[in-house]
Amino acid sequence: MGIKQLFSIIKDEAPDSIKEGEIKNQFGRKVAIDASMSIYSFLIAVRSDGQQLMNDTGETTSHLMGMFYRTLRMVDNGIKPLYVFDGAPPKLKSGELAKRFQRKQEATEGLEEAKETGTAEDVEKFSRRTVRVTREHNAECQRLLKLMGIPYIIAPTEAEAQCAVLARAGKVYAAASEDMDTLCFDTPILLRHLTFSEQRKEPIQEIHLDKVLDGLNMERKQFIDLCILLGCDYLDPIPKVGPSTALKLIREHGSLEKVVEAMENDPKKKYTIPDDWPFRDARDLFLEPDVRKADHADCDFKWEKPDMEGLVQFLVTEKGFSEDRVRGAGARLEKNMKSSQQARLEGFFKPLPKTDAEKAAHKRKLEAQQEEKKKKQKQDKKDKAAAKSKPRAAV
DNA sequence: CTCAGCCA
DNA sequence: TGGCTGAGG
Repeated sequence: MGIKQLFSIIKDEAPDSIKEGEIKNQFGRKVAIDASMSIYSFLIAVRSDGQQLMNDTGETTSHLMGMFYRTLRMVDNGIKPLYVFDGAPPKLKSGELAKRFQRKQEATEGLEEAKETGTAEDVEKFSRRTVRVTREHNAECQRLLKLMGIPYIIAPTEAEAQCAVLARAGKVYAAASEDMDTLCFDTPILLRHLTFSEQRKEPIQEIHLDKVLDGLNMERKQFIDLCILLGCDYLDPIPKVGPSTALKLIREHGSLEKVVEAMENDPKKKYTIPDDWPFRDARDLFLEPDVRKADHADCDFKWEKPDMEGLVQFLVTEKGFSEDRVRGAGARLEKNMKSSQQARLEGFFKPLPKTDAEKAAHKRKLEAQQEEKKKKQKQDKKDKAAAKSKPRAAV
């Protein structure tokens, strides 16, 4: 899902916008996470012999397993996660949802057939395709987070849009998502691979939107138009338009209105725009999504001590988890809670200069950093100009 | 997906 | 230590 090929475009056109690092660099930071998307991936990935994990009454526990341990691991690394749940889908998305629904039905039929005739792998493949996040999955994860002392919010519509608003307002450092769509919602920073970096040997990517726009030489609106042209969740893609064509078209014409006009007036009819292609609506969803404002009372987030007995009751008594593991995890959670509070009290994150001499030294350091930055920018510009003179996006 | 335990 | 494998529910 998400916007195909956007990452490779950004990598080519705005390499400075991507910083790679380890999870340690994120210590002390708050990050917003799309909860429903996480739950979906847990339901798919947390399995044993191709089946979701279940307690002895047959209730699925994959989502709780995934969320419990992943959250714990982030907290272990000094990260303060904030989960954002999807609300109602926006209207326009209903088309996309209907299509998914249809695929799901087809997959269900395929599953029945596979059970009759196919191999075990076929059955497994089909059962993964039918995965859906239910109201119950969401409710159970919310209950879990409450017991863990981790804050969450239910977005009016799309979680990604809400994550972006919170990041933009400084309530969190960044939105953490694998989905590049989040940039369209105006998050200043997007963190990718936040969790699977430690286990696999992949770095965390920090993508800075301002530098993305600089590198592409585009306004935010043009960037959104580019993303829509690349194929977002809301609209069908235009056949034969891939990343390089999309980029070329937006640079040449400057807006989707002009791109569409040019396509329609093209005597050779090289591109066929789908019949129902409300790109203005899609753009509006990115520009003005239905979100809770960051100064709303719902956005007053607190990271609190876990409720150990509550966790044992829920995960052990009701869901059949191992008591040793749950208590061990709960203890880690509690310990990290304390140490991060301690670090805050000691000014660990923001050591402010106190004496005049320190202030002066601090100022010099900042100036030196600025100077360094300017130099680097100059050099980068030179490099780019030398590499190729790119056509500028029309305004 | 993440953990725990094992082994080089 | 760190990479690998099986279990977790």
